[in-house]
Amino acid sequence: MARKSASGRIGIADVAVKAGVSHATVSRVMNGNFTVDPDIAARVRAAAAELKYQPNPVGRSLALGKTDTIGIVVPDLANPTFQAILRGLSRAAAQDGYRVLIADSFEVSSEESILAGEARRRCDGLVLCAPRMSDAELTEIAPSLHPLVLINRTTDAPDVPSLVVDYGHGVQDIAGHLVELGHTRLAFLAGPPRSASNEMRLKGLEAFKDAHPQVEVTMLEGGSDFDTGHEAVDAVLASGATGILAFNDLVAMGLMSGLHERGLDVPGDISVTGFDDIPFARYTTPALTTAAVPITELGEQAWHQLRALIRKEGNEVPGTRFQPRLEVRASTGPAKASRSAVHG
Amino acid sequence: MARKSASGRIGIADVAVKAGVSHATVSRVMNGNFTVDPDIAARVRAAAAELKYQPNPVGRSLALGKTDTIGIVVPDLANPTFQAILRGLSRAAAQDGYRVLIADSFEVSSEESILAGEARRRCDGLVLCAPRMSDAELTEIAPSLHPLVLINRTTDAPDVPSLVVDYGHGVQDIAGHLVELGHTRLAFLAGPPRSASNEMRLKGLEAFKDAHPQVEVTMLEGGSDFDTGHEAVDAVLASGATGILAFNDLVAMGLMSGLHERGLDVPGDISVTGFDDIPFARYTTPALTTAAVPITELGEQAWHQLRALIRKEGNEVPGTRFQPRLEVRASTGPAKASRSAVHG
DNA sequence: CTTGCCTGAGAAAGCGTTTTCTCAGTTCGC
DNA sequence: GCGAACTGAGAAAACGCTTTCTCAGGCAAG
Repeated sequence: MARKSASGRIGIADVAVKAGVSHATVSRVMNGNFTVDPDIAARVRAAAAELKYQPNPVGRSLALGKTDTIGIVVPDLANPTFQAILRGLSRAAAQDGYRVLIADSFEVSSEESILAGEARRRCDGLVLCAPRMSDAELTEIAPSLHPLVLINRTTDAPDVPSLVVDYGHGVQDIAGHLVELGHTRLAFLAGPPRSASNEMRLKGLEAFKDAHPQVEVTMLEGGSDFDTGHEAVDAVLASGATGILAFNDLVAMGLMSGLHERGLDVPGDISVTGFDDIPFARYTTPALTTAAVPITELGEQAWHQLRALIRKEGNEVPGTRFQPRLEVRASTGPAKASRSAVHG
Repeated sequence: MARKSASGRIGIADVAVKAGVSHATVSRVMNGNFTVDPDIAARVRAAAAELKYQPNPVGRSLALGKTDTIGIVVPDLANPTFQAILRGLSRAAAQDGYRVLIADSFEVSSEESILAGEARRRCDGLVLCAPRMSDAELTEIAPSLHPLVLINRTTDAPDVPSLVVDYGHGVQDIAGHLVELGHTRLAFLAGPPRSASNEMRLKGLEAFKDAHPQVEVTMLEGGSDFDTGHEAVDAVLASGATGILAFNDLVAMGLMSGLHERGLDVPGDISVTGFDDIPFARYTTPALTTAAVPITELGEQAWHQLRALIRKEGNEVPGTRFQPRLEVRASTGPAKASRSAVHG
């Protein structure tokens, strides 16, 4: 008959009276505390089952000081990269009985730190993806966010593990691949100017240029989505480059689409590369050569690092660096006589 | 100097002593209750600011009986459709100060109802995407999940709005489009057998067959992802159909990729259609003809319905039906002399 | 048979808020 | 000038749970 206390839902008190014991005993039984008489325990369990009693997590959280929930702040849920991180994180956390609360900042980085704070207070820990937040701001708020794990950027604040993809290395692998195919004029279709991962790519390219002085590398302004790539067609053609490194797969796909509309052949006329190896990359036409980032695994690792922090395992987890793996597909091919050569 | 109470974080008590008032007064000030003297209010606010006090949401939730959080249960976070729903939901909810907790059931439908219950207890309401759950189970758990909004399926349980995409109508639009192009032999690459949205498509196709007796429609087994489409190439070719309706865009992309590998031309040899119009659909080669589902808007609507329920607005919201819009692109074209005709 | 230890369960004190209840101090009306 | 209505803030209860504290009763040892 599920009598209900003052509030709507049935609580521990209802089970207690039904079983003829105190709240405390019910709690003990529900939590597997074995200092309770087996007969009484059975009675309590029966009562709980009959009333379909389920402990109220909010009350539990308050008493226990933990929510069994972690938060993740992402700048854009529409971005496949963050979707994949979320997926990996959620899956790994679920395995340990944790749920994930999402906070999408919709690219307005001014809100990010408030959002992060709010999310953190409701959770036991936080994963922060905030590529555009300034270092100063990050350092400032990091302590109040602990336990905190950073994605794709680092900080001086102590006890904040970082999981970063080695974009610099990846971009060099790609450039190297293009050069091996005979390309001598490359162009980099850059990402958002203040993005941390864009910085890393630029550094990698600098290193590459130093090592390959004979290769010309043009820098082009860009962004991080389809449209960016699509709109960049003119700039790309104007550069005279035959090997294009797009900021990521999305940009590369947009670019290929634009080149296709112009009647140009990829990779016959121009080779195009992406970055990330999102699930769709292998299904483009031609299939996209890219640097595969184990991004779901990164989400999973984020949970492991966070878990260590939550459990206060003093493992001094220093964070992890992920190496992209060059994934050669059909969008890159031998350079034909470079257009400038034809032209000259 | 942020003195801290017993626990680590600073709480309302710290602010109270610093401002020389009671907890109650601090609470009143923080919640904008104007029955407090302006001078005292200012003093409290100053103290709060200096201590960087932020109310503990868990305590608040317990006292208020609400969490300002909603949950969403999805069968697979890797599926672009659910990603888009999540995005729309999260964005709309955020606008009203609500966060979203995600629960991924990873396609194990046996866990779905437990997962839903757990999520619901931590939240003020729930959005449920459970295409494979049996009607019986759904009806059984629905009352305990209220406020509840259903995606792409309905239930007899009262006060449960449903947002459903009219897949039946959409599939008929697509089939009609193919017939207009001269195709007389179609094939439907079905989705997961027990999926509710697959059922709707099948019903739509039945209606279509009744209306177009001269058109032959072959049913093929399938699934819901890339690989399904890719593996279906043989079956598709064996069917002799020239117009293929894939379960969704993912399957269509897999199929196109497979056809391409076989050296077949789309749409020259075979026309292929998808469903959903995921963001990538326009960037395939050829761009995919599909039925566009306003899926992000659906997520947004889900919030509006849920909000009405949470606020107990007796609007008797009956749910909403979304009409897909035929999006003709380059993957469909005129039927060439049907292969059976050539053959005969 | 008494003392002391141990087991097990109830009473009560938190956890951090909000909100009702209560009451001291004012102000107003007559 | 005195009682009533009102204002504003503190005390305390409530939210639903966990956990410490306390204590009654059972048992073994002396």
